[in-house]
Amino acid sequence: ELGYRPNLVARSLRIQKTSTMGLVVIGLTGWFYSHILEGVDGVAQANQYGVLLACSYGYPDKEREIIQMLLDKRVDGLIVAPADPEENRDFYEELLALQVPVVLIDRYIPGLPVDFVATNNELGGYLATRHLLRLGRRQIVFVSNGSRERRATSVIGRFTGYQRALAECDICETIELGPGLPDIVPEEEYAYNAVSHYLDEGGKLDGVFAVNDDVAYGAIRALQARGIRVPDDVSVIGFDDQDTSAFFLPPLTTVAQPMREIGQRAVSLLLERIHKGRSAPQQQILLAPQLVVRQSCGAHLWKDGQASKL
Amino acid sequence: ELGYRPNLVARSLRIQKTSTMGLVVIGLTGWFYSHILEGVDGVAQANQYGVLLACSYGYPDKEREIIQMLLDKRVDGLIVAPADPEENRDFYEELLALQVPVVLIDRYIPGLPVDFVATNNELGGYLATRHLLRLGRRQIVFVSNGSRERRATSVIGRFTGYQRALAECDICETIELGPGLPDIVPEEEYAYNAVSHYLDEGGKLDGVFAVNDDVAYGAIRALQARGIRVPDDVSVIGFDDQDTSAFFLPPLTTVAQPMREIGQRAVSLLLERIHKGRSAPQQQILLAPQLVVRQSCGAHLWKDGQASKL
DNA sequence: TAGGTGTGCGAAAACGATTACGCAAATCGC
DNA sequence: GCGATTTGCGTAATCGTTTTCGCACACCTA
Repeated sequence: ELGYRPNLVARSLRIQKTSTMGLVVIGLTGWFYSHILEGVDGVAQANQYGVLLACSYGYPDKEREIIQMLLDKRVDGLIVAPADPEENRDFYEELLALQVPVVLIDRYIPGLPVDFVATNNELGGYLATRHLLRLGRRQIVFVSNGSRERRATSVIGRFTGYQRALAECDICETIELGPGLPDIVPEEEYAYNAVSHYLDEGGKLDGVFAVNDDVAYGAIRALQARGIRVPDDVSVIGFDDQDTSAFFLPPLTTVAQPMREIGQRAVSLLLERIHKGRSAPQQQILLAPQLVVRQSCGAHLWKDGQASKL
Repeated sequence: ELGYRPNLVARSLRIQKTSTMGLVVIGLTGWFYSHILEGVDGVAQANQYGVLLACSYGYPDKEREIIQMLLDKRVDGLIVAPADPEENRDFYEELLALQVPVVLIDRYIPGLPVDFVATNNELGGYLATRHLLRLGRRQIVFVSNGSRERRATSVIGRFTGYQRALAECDICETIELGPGLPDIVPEEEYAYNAVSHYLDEGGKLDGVFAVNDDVAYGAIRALQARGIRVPDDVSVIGFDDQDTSAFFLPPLTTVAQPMREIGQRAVSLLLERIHKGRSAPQQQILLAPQLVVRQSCGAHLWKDGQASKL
């Protein structure tokens, strides 16, 4: 061997394939997308694919710009977590018409015939809320993580699940904390403010369903700051199951989602779509979330079987 | 406009530039690299550069493989957090000899004449330990996050700073928790085990310098599980300043590092190197860490000025 | 041995841009 | 108005592969 290495740029030009996929996400810093990334990277590497990463920071126009750039670089396909469910709808329709292989993750665009993989958020929201309900909680509030995020189908799904569980107990009133407050990073702080504000206005509650674990942390501290005990006085449940949550005080009950698997399945799906073209039927994969019970809801204090009787 | 878009692959082939940089990191899931990523992405986007991301998962051979792949794809330059300070030394020397623009981040390879940007970890370790010392702690242990990570120059730097601070108080004995234990993810658990093990063996301590915040969480819970109060009985300080740390119980004192800036500076440096070639002098940028005092060390209990008298 | 088939290798076209070049036209100066 | 310079535009070469094609040579069979 004389150390010859083929020039993949030239090859790409010739065969019209780059062995590269574009990955566009909303943010890089959260627990969720970090793990997605690892899943994507793993399967991509295994298939000798490169991953061109770019972040939209939640801006639909930046998202379009990024995708255009990726397309100019002639990626073979795209994995994207769309910033908004509506804003770029026609843009994506064009993309599909142009036969660009695309798979959406985490968030979808209603009615768009496109491959998609995410957690079953509706089920997750239902499971979380039902857990609270079974523990006897009846005034359960939903805490989100900012008004912009609130439009995401993942958040909407969790909220819908929350509603359904409530409805099963003939509770029609839903209470949502957060809307109207200025969007703040970090999310813990946003949640802290949302809960504090609600309490200061005389709001009542005995359960909290937080849209993610970080939000749960903020909510719990806000409660505690007012002398409200968790889980004695109010139960709180999160979403995501960050590693940290097991070491939080109280250890956080939450619903885990298989993030790495989302990333992996997304790549597999994309690769399939790239090879089979438009012919294969669309696949909408919803992965099952899992309730992980720790101590922030109080279930651990119950005698065996007592909870399930409710 | 007829919707014409130039084919960047063809252009790349012609002008021998891809406007793409390779980014290889050890892991994607941690707080640290997530933020690095955002910094890199931001500046790269601003300069119309693409980012080809790949993760070495800490394996030096995978790292070489990845870099080879990126080079085959003809990236204009490389930003890499090397998995090991020695293993790939000759590999990197070859790379430099081949005039490949490279900038190392977070971890360096001793003696290698290459651009580099990271936090001043030695200073960070010194600051952290001195804080503990000023609070009157004298039996301060160092808790790391796994035997493989322990070789990283970033960790070594923190340890060296810890040593220096100790030496200033004429303490020569350093105590390190962790080595010998099986590497476990998550890090919180590893730290929990390390501290538990030490305590079970009859080890004494009144201060903990954790190599990062996650490790601090695990350490604190291990302490508390044995009835040891934080910060009353022992002070613990972390590293990184994750958003969550402010909401931990007790709120974690820690040393913050400018992660996003590391990513940003790395890209700027790389771009500079790409344009100026080998001519420009190497730059080794060390960013200043910052002590953020919360409650896990007990400094907040002191009267004003009392601490500084020590 | 002749005809057909298979193998192998070198030459050439293609991918889609950039860029250097040459020639024609237009502008300028005297 | 004429020579000289500038401008503009179309043609061709280049980047490094892949791929097709044709041709020569070897091999097999009748």
